[in-house]
Amino acid sequence: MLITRATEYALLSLDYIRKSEYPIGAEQLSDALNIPKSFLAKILQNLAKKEILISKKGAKGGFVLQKEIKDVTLFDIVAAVEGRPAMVFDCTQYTDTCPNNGPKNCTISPFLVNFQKKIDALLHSLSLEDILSE
Amino acid sequence: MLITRATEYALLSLDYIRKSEYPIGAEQLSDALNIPKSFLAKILQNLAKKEILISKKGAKGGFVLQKEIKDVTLFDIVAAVEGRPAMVFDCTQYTDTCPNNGPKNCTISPFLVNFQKKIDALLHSLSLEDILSE
DNA sequence: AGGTAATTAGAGTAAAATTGTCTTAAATTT
DNA sequence: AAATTTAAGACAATTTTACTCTAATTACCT
Ligand code: SF4
Ligand code: SF4
Repeated sequence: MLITRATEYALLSLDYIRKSEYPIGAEQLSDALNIPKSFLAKILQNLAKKEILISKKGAKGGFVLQKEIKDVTLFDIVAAVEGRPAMVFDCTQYTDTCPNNGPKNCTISPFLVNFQKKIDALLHSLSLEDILSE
Repeated sequence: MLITRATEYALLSLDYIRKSEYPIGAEQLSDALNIPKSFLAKILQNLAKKEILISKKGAKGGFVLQKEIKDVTLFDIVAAVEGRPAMVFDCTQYTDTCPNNGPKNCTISPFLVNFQKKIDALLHSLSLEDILSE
């Protein structure tokens, strides 16, 4: 699963937010889209930290898009929400159980690198504009 | 993570198997590649069920490639090993918690379908030959 | 035919990631 | 100051991944 529930919620939220002139609060979004409030709040926080959303605290606060939708890519959204870029396969987390003791003499490692590049390119090529107008 | 540990083990095994004239047993593979034996056995079983490997029981048995490496795609391997095709995001398993009560009036569903098609095309375009010669 | 080497099948366990909750603090508006 | 709303972090539940074990079956080989 390249896209998780968190990313799904992020995309649905971003679509809702972009249609509003005013900031949208986490609770309002949660009600409108039927997404668990606390979970959604975390997701929105992450989007704000990565400069995709602007967050405004206090009464009448909420979230607003920080960039134009053509300038936000799926790559950025997934990276923000998931806390790390979307990975095809992460060798680095298997250093202690790697059958080949590192990618140096691994027969499939070159492929994995290449494949990752293709996925990255695909994710970079898809802007929020593309996503929400399909 | 589009590729799991099971698929990694499958690819490493397929590379090992294709280099041998004789059938390779699960235990031999497990020793050679340092992969947990029982786990690997399951993976090989799945590859055999999906007609990627031929399995030969009894003494001097083991696994042999069933097709030429150019005729096995990454799509098939992942589907065989994982038990289902690689999915970008599976709406169908969220029927009871879908914020939009089904893809009919979902703003991102069209994109998801489109994105899935691109991933499928990519997975279909990569043969074992491509993978192991990179 | 009998013994052994291997796969097959399926239940079951352990570890890790995802998904979701709660509570408290901080900031902003009115 | 009071009300509203985000921020942060610890925590719990659920699901998926990773892996194990045992028993059964099949085929080779002498
Ligand atoms: S074996 Fe190859 S793919 Fe698997 S972890 Fe080691 S390097 Fe990465
Ligand atoms: S909301 Fe859209 S994407 Fe999320 S589950 Fe329902 S249909 Fe699929």
